[in-house]
Amino acid sequence: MARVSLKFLASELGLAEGTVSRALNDYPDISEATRTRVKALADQYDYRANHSARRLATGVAEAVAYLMPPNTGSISEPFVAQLLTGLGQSLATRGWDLLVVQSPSAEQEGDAIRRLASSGKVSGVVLSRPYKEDARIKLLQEVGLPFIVHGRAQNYADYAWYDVDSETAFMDAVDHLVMLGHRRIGFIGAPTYYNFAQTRLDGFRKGLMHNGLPADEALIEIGEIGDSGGERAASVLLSSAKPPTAILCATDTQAIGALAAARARNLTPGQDISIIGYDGLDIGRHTNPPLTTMAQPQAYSGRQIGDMLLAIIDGGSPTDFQELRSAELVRRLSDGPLRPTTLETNIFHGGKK
Amino acid sequence: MARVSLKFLASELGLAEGTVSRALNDYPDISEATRTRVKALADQYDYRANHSARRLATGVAEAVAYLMPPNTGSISEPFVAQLLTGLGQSLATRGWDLLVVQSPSAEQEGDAIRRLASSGKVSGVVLSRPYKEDARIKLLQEVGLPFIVHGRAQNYADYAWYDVDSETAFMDAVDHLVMLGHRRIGFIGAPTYYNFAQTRLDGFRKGLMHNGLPADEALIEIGEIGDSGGERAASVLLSSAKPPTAILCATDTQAIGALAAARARNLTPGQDISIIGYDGLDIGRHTNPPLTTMAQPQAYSGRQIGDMLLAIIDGGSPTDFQELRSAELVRRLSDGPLRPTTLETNIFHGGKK
DNA sequence: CTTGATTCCGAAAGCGCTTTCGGAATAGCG
DNA sequence: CGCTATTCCGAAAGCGCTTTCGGAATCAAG
Repeated sequence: MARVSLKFLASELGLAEGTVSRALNDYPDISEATRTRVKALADQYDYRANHSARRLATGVAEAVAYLMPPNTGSISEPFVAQLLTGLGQSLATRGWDLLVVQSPSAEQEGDAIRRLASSGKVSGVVLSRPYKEDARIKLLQEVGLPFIVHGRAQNYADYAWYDVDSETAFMDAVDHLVMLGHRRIGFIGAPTYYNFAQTRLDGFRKGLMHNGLPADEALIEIGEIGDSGGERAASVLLSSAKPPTAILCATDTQAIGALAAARARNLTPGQDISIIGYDGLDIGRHTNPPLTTMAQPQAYSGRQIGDMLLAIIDGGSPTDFQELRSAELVRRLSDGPLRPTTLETNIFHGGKK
Repeated sequence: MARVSLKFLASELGLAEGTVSRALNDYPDISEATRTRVKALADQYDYRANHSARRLATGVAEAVAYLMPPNTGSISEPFVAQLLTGLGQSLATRGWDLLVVQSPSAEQEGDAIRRLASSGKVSGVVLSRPYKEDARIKLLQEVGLPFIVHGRAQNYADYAWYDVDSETAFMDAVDHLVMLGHRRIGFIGAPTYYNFAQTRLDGFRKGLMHNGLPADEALIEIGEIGDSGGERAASVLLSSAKPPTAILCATDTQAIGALAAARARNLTPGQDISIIGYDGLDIGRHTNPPLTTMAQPQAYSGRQIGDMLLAIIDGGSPTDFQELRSAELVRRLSDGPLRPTTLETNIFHGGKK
């Protein structure tokens, strides 16, 4: 179990260290015979090159960092484990390492990135959930560290990203709701410094416009990510003078909170009010009622993101790696046709067609 | 932004590399004057020692690995992100790195560990959710890599661990249910090669015994971790000739599935049947009905585990770091007093007191 | 002023690996 | 059989840092 060194193997084989190294790394100037001889012995001793030495000599880190979104923990980050799993699988194909780095606060993320860059610990970075204007992206570009963004910032022309087209998803969701007869559609959003929040809000607005519906700002409520944020926002919306008959939520966790807020008002989601989330969280199958949601295809996203990053590190042009997937509405039980029971709906009903 | 080296700093300062290094590392044989001079310049250039070189020279990895449980992903691993966050915070106090490693399959975890050990990439490891007989623990001990287990294996005398006393929690839960009048209490467990699954089952049995209740094996159903496993197991239990009036589940996710199974049979959890989970997942607040659960104090567990591991790496004796926390029953709405409505319950009612 | 103890720094030897370079041995060719 | 290509390997120079060792300079003490 003791760590075996190249030197040991070399002396054991009666070869020079350099020769052993080249044999192990499949250099063409090593005869097939000695190559197999070397590899056999290496296997036997379960030899594993000391990573630090190797990195030092080659200058390539053979590792990639995942920047953990700040304020992680709690219900709001179910995707992290999945993403890491996928990333790890991708990196494993080369034997690379996956580092998880976080900074104590959002303000210090720049320092964390700078440190990563100047220490040479990693050859690439993946960044999740970018802000609208994301200084981290600029910084990453400045320091020249290859990276890929999981999501997009407002400006997404000149770097690599993997994202889901939530704008279209929200437009479609509005269509869906309109088709069900809804006219007063509310929106629970996340803080719009997150670009995804802005995107979804934009999609919502476009959907309204597309259906010839007025953009009523009173129907838009921004809350924190997470269930309590959604719950609070829904409470505001539902207790307004003209409450919406349907609500689109920027995240599933907010939608779950909204469900609770509706039930607390004796409204049965899916009947008295429609509530739709976004993310496609599994847990939505077990909420009360099961949550209709726009599901993003996240099963292999980690894997995919990892592969893309690797390709960039290999010298690929970042702009060649921009992938937009689309979300899909999975209907469960939290949405339904408008019921012409309330005053407002009747008014709007009357106005229709 | 270019990476600055020791050599550069040295030449800039007119000092030897070694001197600069010692100044940076607070060696006592460097005068205060040059020390501050050196540090000032280092700051100015945002100097960061090349990690690989440093590791190579010192022989200490300054990094720790988290062994991702196999088959991660999906709803069943909400704790991973939280744990990683805590671990990261702990390691950050020293500037150490956190590696996430996984193996393609459970069988290959041994290889992964061996690789970790022989490559010298990390100075310690944290292992989650051990099996009853866990070869990984033995291996870790053999290769002499410091480690801490998040959970315990059957034998837990000679290594460090951090665990929650789920056995007692389940005993208490049985007491609780008995106090509510239940006599036919079912148990949905996880595969008992996981030690936590065995522990919880043991707790359940002891609780039964403690209350003078018979141990009816027909009331015990083992299913996969996760909601669908719980759903299936609950279906079996509920469709038996003498279904239980209350069910304890080994995990919250299973309990959530059980809730669904009950509702599918038109049973209202909390009224017609009591269902209690274990973990204290936030999401339980939003299930239908909100899930009563035994909550483990996981807020700072990652932090704590990290600190313990660090202490062991520093030379502490692993057996000095064994910490057992206790879980707490948080009542929501999925449990309730026995309702004497069904035949079975009446029988048992009659038999009581 | 000499001597021994301190203080402070330079020099140099690695850590374990990769990679370039050159040369010995072998092969190919006329 | 002599000469130029090839094939294959040894030697050595780093990669960027740490750490030991010794020595010059400074200090206190006699």
